[in-house]
Amino acid sequence: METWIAEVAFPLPLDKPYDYSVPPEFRPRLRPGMRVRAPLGPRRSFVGVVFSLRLAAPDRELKGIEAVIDDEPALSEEMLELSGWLASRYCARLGECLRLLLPGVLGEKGGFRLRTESREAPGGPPPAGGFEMTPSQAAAVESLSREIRARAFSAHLLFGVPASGKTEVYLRIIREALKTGGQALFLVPEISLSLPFFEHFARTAGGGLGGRAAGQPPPVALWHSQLGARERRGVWLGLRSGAVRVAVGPRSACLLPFKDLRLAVLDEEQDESFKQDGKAPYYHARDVVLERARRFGAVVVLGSATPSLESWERAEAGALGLVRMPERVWGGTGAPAVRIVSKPAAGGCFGLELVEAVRERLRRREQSILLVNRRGFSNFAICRRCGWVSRCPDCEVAFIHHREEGGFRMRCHHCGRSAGVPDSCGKCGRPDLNFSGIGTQRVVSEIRRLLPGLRVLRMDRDSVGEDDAIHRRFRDGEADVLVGTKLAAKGFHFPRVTLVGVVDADTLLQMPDFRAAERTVQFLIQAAGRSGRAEMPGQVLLQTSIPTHYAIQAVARGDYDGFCRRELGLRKELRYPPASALVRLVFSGKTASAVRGAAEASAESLRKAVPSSEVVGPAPGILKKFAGSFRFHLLVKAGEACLPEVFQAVKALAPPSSVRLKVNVDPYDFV
DNA sequence: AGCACGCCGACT
DNA sequence: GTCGGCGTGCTC
Repeated sequence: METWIAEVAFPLPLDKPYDYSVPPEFRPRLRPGMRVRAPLGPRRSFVGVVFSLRLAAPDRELKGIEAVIDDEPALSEEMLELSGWLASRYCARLGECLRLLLPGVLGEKGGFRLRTESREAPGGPPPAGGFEMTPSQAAAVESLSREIRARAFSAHLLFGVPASGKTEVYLRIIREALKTGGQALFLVPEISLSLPFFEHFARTAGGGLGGRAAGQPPPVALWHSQLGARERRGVWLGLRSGAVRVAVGPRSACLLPFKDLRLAVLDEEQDESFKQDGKAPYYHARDVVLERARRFGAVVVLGSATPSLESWERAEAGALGLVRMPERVWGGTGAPAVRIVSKPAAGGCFGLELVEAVRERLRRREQSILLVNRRGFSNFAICRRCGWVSRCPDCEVAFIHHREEGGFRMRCHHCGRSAGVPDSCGKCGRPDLNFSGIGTQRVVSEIRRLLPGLRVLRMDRDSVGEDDAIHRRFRDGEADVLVGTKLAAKGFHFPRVTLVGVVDADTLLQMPDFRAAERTVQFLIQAAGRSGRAEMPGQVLLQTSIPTHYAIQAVARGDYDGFCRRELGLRKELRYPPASALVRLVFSGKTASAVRGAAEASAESLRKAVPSSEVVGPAPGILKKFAGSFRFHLLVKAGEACLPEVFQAVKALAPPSSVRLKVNVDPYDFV
């Protein structure tokens, strides 16, 4: 007996949709993309989304749909396909991917109607206009606009040196995309940059557009984690209906329900916050945007002064269009001079040249930024005799030495746990502990000692909440020196800064991560970009003990392309991305032996199932223990073309149920 | 995700 | 002897 059957997926960690019978009274109005309420398990029911409808004879008794919630599909066909694509691209469960696309705030009461009134975001005055662009800006706008007008998928790397004026290019091409009548997406890194950008856009993006009442800019919506439920709903529905024309936001904004996307821009495309590594699905906004643009026939622009090696390689290979902007907009001062200087022989943070450079800025009433890669005072406590290191008992990672209100403490940078400072070795008992190594707190205390009267501010993760205030005070000249971690190097514009000193360029470089060199070069070039942005020439000093390292040399020469060529060669040799795809499997559980056993067995079956891949491990993670669980991980290196095989093999793994398995495709996080 | 069913410690 | 801990399995 044939009946109508609906495939319904739930926003739960389930890997496929389930079949339900459709009661005849629902059949006429029910369509894919609509939300329904359906029974699941013995005594519960959930809201799910209809993926398909078919007329067939069920091979068993099916439960029936209880209620239809929407009058119009809440998710477009594109969004339904996107959830399936996410699941297969990231080896994730369909339900988890669906949950990503369905904001909880959509609510169940009203149901979704296409005609829903959406509150439009406030517009602003039209742009100042008449802006003189550099020749390369003009050329970039011209060629990208041509692509946008072609109304077909294409993707481009906008490779512009720091201060080459990428923002102006973004604004103009977004305006171009809006002229075609469609929507635009502007993705920004997570760190506090989105608000000023949003204000800028609201003010300028709307000018000179047809199709709306004169002088009325198109709604530009900010998508933000701190948005209230009401605003979220408004933005979501507004994009779905087409009333909202531009969405600005961090990573998760790439999952918004566009009706007619014409342009997606990723600013600072190498920024790692575009990869979700915290919880499944572990998606990358860059991949998602490229995939969606392909379906919409939209244009993707990846902007950066220091592109990810992934994008650099694709541009090199012709898979991404390449648009270069080699000159600074403010001309005059040119790129800052980068000099490599040596670290002090023993102990201290400052070599002679760096101290003198800071003193010189103080004399000239200019400002300096000093960058350090570690917060806290000094490194971990290590025994000079036997090498014992004081570790967090929960995470088994080294404690970091901090100065706090009541004196010195040891702190775990993973879980925040603190402990007293040991006065002797925990293994051999000798009172011969070494606290060398450099943290932001120590740099502050040392520069104050070296240059009495110097006004110093510090910005790192221990100063969260005060970031804006610190930023404002430094800009207003309340301090001569800003000491900070890379948080302090992020995209800010301080006109009076003419010196950026990197106190220890080596620490990032020596991280046990295949991206360490790439990150270091990106960070140093970013940092250099902070110096001399206005009319005063800037200088960058890098303190290092390995001045001949290719990454340091590339920064000194300002040769990012040279660095990428060399780095890509190394990645090919070692089969790391982008030369190979990487899949990380993390096994965790309460019994160390069971976890290790599962990881070992899995490694073996993966090696057998996909012989062309390379399986590294099992190895204990950097966090051997976390929240009471033991952890082991495996890395699978495989050709991009072999990923389906790898995923199939991964899904066939059957670790004991006491062992949990997480699968992260293209991971950035190896903790 | 949640909820039911399953086997081991401290209670009337 | 049982009440209940949460580890494990299942949801069309």
